[in-house]
Amino acid sequence: MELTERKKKILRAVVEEYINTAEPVGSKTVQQRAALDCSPATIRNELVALDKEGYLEQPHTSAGRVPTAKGYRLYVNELMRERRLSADETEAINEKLRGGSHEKLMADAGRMATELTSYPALTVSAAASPTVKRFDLIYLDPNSFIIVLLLTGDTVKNKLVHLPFSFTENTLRRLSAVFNASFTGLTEDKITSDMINSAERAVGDTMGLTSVIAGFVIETLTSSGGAGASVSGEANLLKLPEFQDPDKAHRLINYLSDPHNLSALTGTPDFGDVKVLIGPENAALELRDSSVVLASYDAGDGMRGLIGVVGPTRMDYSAVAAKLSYIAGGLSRLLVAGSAPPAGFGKLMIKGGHDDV
Amino acid sequence: MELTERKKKILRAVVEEYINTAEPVGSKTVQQRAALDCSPATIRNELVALDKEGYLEQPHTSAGRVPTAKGYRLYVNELMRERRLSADETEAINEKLRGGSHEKLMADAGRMATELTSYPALTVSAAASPTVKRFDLIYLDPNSFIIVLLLTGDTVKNKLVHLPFSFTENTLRRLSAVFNASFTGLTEDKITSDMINSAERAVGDTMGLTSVIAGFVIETLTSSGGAGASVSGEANLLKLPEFQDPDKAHRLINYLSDPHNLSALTGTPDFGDVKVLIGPENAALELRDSSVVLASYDAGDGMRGLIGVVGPTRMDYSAVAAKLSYIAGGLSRLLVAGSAPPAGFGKLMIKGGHDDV
DNA sequence: CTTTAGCACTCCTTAACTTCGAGTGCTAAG
DNA sequence: CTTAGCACTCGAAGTTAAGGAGTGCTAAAG
Repeated sequence: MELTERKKKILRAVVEEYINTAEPVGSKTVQQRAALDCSPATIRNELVALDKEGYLEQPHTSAGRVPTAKGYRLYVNELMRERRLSADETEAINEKLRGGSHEKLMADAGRMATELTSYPALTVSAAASPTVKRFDLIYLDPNSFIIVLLLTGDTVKNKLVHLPFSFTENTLRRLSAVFNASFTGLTEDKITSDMINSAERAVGDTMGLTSVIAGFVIETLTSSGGAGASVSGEANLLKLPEFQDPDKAHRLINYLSDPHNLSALTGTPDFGDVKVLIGPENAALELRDSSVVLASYDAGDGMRGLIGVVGPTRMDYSAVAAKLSYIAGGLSRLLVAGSAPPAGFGKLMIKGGHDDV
Repeated sequence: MELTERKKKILRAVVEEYINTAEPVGSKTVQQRAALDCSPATIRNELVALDKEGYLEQPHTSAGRVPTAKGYRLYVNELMRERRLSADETEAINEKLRGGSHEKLMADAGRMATELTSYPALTVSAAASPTVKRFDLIYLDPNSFIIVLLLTGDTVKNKLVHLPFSFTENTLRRLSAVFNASFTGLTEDKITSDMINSAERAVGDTMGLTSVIAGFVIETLTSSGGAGASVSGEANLLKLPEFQDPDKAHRLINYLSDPHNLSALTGTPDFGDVKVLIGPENAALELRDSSVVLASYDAGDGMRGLIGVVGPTRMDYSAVAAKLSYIAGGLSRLLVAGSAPPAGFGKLMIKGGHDDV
């Protein structure tokens, strides 16, 4: 059943007022805020109706109204006015987001999101099963070499290997050729022991070099798969009135500090650009009385990432959504185009003294 | 002036009791705990003396005593009994700390420290101005290549570069040779524009490739220099009675979340194995009523690292010190020997299905 | 049928006051 | 120097009272 125009206005007023003050909203305040030409008594009648329909609730009899999850949901879906970013804001974002590796960009974007919303920000780089695009072994000395893997998404991974026995540069070259031939383009689950054994035979490797390298490949593919989740700005929660109880804050911060939990958020379906999960809509118990706003971005090469914030259900959804959306857009642009010349190109400067990072 | 034996016993009893309970300690409790054969009244007299000498203080008249920073200091320097780790504890640490890159080890060690002490842990990899040991360029296609730097400390850094114009594999080979010849073994501040210009001339590079590469070298050296500080387990603070005030907790967590602040701790002088900074002994205002315990480890190649925890001044210093010291020792062993065969060597296993990280 | 003024009522918040008890400092005797 | 005894202090916790914002209901007016 569709709400009347007036009820919508009232609901919007309650939500927006509550977002600002974190205090239950009374009929008189609504009247002022919504600029309706009817008396508080009339509004009270409407409030009772909204209450019955489940959009609002009272912390206790004789207190003002507070939006329920259902109320916020309606607000987000229909009532919220689109928020435009100010020039200052977009500029600040553009300023901060200037290339670098995917990891660095994610970290910068997270900090940015925290700064702009003053809520903890989380970043997750989604698990589009990566494969190795290219494979190199750099010979250092008879006992050590570096493995360099170029993955889809243009991520480069490396590892320095020391071994207790020696080998020749030539062996490495052969290994490199074999791996490039047979291990590129495969997701982790496609790599079998048979393949490794036959590679071993092909090189004539009797020392187990092949398995060391294959081990690193597998480790890298699995870890870059589910990986890349982090949070920043958790401390901001403590300033919010809803987290004055240290125990409550502790539970949430603790939950957020486990990357495993963050990755789980990737699972939630993605409708369009920005996704809003309000209170009990969250699967995780720890998030049940908080809200999560997520924006996804394209990281190129079929990879997706997520940037979002966690805050109280009382959250300025439209502002947060706008900011995250803009940041996500920026990330997509930087990562998917990718071919922007690296910073410092052509205008290299050498710093005189030593200065801070 | 040296304290009498009895006063020392009493001070120790007060400190240890306060560490356990976080409540001011009264004369009666001391009597029981220190197993002294004198009456509470006698102990009261002694407490007054210790109070006058600045080792103890009262939150208010007619409350028990609480150690001052001076009291803790004496306790740590002279009164504390050495704490041995249990077999379970050493085993847990050995279990968790098993190779990997320096970064991964640091992260593991930090998590370990948090887990064992239930205080936030911090890790700092100290800034022994790194240099490039070796230099490689991997040609991918006419517009892109990978830079691979092997730094002192056996850290490997890389970057994928896309350029808007093309170059040949041969050019890269020449560049690589020039950089290996002239940029290895130099700290960041030794690299001048002149050097870059002459390198450019030596290769006959007219496209600015040289400066792109030099830019990455400089960026890497500066960032690996001051870098590598992180915290884990901040949320644990919230469980402590001294951080029930969200504001207080917020200030500290916020302070810790800036890596810059952590790096500053490296500056403090290092006496021996473990370093204890009690309350006001800390330079930073935000740490003035907390304590920091730091253990340093040798990361090989002249690099040092720090692992530590932050907690209330009321902290079980001997247990914390023992744990950190053991972890630091483990890190040194793993990093300085370095040549342990990589995990999975010889006994490579392929996992059947897909499982979580 | 909707709107509105009036009014009794609910229930949270705050502050002031009480009680309770752990712990003290002091005194005087052992 | 030690110790028992005792009055005193002061925070913690509980109780009560006042204040006030906001409600729901009723009844009259539009």
